This record gives sequence, C-alpha cells and structure tokens, in this order.
Amino acid sequence: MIDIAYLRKKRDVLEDALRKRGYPLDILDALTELDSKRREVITEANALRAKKNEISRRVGELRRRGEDASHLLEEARKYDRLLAELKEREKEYDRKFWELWAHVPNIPHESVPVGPDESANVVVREWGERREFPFKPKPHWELAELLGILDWKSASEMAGSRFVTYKGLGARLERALINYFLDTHIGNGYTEVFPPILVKPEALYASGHLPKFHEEMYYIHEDDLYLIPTAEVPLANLHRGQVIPEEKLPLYYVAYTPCFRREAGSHGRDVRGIIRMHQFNKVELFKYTRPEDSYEEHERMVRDAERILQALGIPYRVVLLSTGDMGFAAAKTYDIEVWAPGLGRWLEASSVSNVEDFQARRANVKMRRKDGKTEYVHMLNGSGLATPRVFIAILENFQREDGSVVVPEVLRPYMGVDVITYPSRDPRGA
RNA sequence: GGAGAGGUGGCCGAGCGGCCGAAGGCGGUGGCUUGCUAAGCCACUGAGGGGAGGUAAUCCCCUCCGAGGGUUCGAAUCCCUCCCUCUCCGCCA
Repeated sequence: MIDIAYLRKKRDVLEDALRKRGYPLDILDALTELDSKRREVITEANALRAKKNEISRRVGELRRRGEDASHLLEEARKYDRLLAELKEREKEYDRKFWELWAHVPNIPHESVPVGPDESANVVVREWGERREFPFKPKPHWELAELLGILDWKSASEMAGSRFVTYKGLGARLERALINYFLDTHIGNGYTEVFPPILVKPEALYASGHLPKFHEEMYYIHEDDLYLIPTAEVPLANLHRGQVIPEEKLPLYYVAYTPCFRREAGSHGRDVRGIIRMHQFNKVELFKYTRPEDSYEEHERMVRDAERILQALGIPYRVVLLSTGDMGFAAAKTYDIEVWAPGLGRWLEASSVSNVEDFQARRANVKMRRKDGKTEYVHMLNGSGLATPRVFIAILENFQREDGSVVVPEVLRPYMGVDVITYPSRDPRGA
C-alpha cells in the first residue's frame, strides 16, 4: 500500500508509475471520486458527532447539578437516525476506497528500466565461466535417477505430482545447502529465525499476499490458517504494529522454512525435475531499514546472496527487473539466475526486492526518530537462496561423464563426501 | 479439551457509566542547576483521520483503551461474539 498523498498531491508521479507498469489509469479517476465523496461524508458525520457530544456533555452537567435534562435527551434522539445513515455511507465509501487503493502497486524506483515485460530486463552482471562439456550434459532428473537421490514414485504416490522424496546423499545435499546458507548469512550479521509455517490471514494481508494470491496458497479451512508460500510472510510480521527506535535499525533476519505453493495456473510448465514444486526449501533474507538506507541495503542483500553462489562456484547472472516484470509490492527487484547446463537455461534462484514502505503500511511497522517523530520503515526481502534451483545447478554444473557429481568444496564438511556417486550412500550410515 | 485470570499510550501500571486520550511511574526530548560525572528540578512527550489556514506557524473537530457488534443522551468502564496471553487440570510430540 502506498501513501494516499500520491493520489491527492502527486498524481503525476502515480500516473507515471502505473503507465510504466502497464496498469490502466482509469482506476485513478474512480479513486479520486471516491476519496472526495468519502471526505465529504466524514466531514458531515464528524460535525454531527460533535453536536451530539456537546449535548451529552450538557446532559452530564445538568445531571450532576440535579437538574432536569429531558429536553436535551429529546434533541439528541433527533440526530440518531441521521447519524446512523451517515455512518453507513461513511463505512461504505471507506470500504470501497481502501479496497481499490489496495490494488494500486508500488511506485517503481527511478533506477528501474521501463518496459512492458521481461524483455526489458537488464542483465547487470554475470559471474563465473559457463563450463564447456566434452559430453552432452544431462538434465538433473537424469542424474538424480542415475544416482538414486530423488525418489519420484514414493512422493507422487503419497502426495501427488510436484512432490519429491530426497534420498541418501540427495537428502543430505538438501540439508547441507540449508545449513550452509544459514551459517553463511548468520556470519554476515543476520539473526536466525525459525518462524511458524502456518499463519493467519491477517499475516498474509500484512505481507501483501492476500487478498490477491489466495489461489496460490494452501489453506486449512478448519483452522483458518495458510501454509506460507515464503518465509517473507512471517518475517514481514515479526514486528507488526510496533514502533522501532531508529538506533535499532537496520534489523537483519534470515530464516529457513519450507515453502508451499499450489502453482495454480502453471499446469504443464516445468513438469520434469524439481524446477517447480508444491513444497520446497528456501532460506530467506529480510531487512528492516531506515528509508534513507534501503537502497544501499538492497545492493548489499544482493551481494550477500551472490556470495553463496560464488563460494559454490555456480555461474550466475544478476538481472534488474523492468517495470513490467516486477512484482506488485516491489519498488525495485533483482533476480539472481543460476546457469543450468543440462537444461540449457538460466533458472531464478533468488529474487531480492526493496518494497520500501509498502508492506510497512499494511503491517503498521514504524520507526521512532531521535526527535520523537514516527515514520514507516522500509522492508526488503530476498532469497538467499531457494534450494531446488541450487540443487539443480550443482548436479548439472558439476556432473561428470559417468553421472557422478563433484561436491563443491564448501559443502564437503556438511556432506562428508567429495563426490556423489552411485549407489548414493551416506558414508556415516547405511 | 475443562476451570480461572487478564488484554489500557514506546514500556510498566491505575481507572470499572459523564471534561478520561486516559492518574502515577519508567523511558525519550528540551531547559535549569552543577567544575566534570552522577543526582536533582522544571517543561514537553500516543496514533489515525477530517476541516480551516499560504500544500507555513497555528487552530478546530472526529475516531482509537485486543477486534467486531450491542445497550445508553453519554462506554476504557455494562452486555454479546471472536482473537490473544497467563495460571491450574487433562491430553500429547
């Protein structure tokens, strides 16, 4: 949610923002109309309430002196019907206005390239050498099959499609990635959080996932709870309704959670392998910052995510999303895409966004300046990283002709092996 | 799941039908005192919204005491529903 001042005083900025994002502008006229009607009714109702309050005050005075107040009571009752009707209209306009306003996306930052879709995205930098293979690199699902580290049959039988069972060194690799990501970020000053994975609707409203993305999430009707689609949700709710002293900012958090997505509307896309799953693991970075620091912190967050891929030796590129490709809440987003030679394409492993005060307004998170004034904080989120895409990149980039996979150096302490070979066996157990 | 207690401002904590947006304390800000520090003294210090005024200083009004309804001329205070926290019991990883 953005500041209404954009509608009232900076209409040109707002129009420009919607145009850049490819949103229709007609919503603004409706909003302005609703806003002025709403204000009209509020003013009228407030005046009436003031009158009633005044009468009540006088009744109180008379009663205290033991005098008769019946003529005032009669007068007060005269206002009741009028006030009741005004209240209704006030509520109605208010509801309509905020409902519409909640559909207005964030204002893109001036550094964001303008364009209709991903074709206008800009590759900011590329890191690492894309390896030349003397043989045809296999896609990860073939490698996983050869190594026996992913079990599709058991998963589909117990849970359906887009679920997988990691086995042996596959399970170990997954856990190694999670631990390595967490340990690295904690070392960079992020505080580890392990939050609830089921959350109430309010939490999703605050993060901006509701009402728009209900269909994308798993919902438990009996308890009115949702499975989180990303740890961004609980992390954005960590300080809901709070006022944070300026000197405590910035706050850095990192959380590992499983993430659950229904992937409605993506039937038939990425059906092979673990590119797109209903359940996957992700280590999420999150920051609360002062408004003046958020863009610098944004850059640092991207670097924090990149550092992991550098340490793993996975080639990647950083893409600055265009106005047409950015998410609803974001003011600026970088995607980090890893190279998957078996698939022959780049895969998004991370998305790092500065949402400025967009979520802070919804979640009502403010900071207190040294002079006592309060202001909304800025919030940033980014994957650091999503494991499946990194899992894929490791298998496909470090595969050998026989299908075995060399484990990146930094993961070896977590893995206990240098190479994943068939039969995949955990050296410490069966 | 059963029984009880409670949710008040940045925090703690009074108030239980009428100038209560809310005593008191802590914290914060400004000032005074002080050789410095510590202490002390004084003042200020919640949020959201609407309006007037130069999109200023400032002023007026409305709303908010977990959320939503209700009773009443009037509710933080009474009633109902929901949410949350705590204590005890039961159950359980």
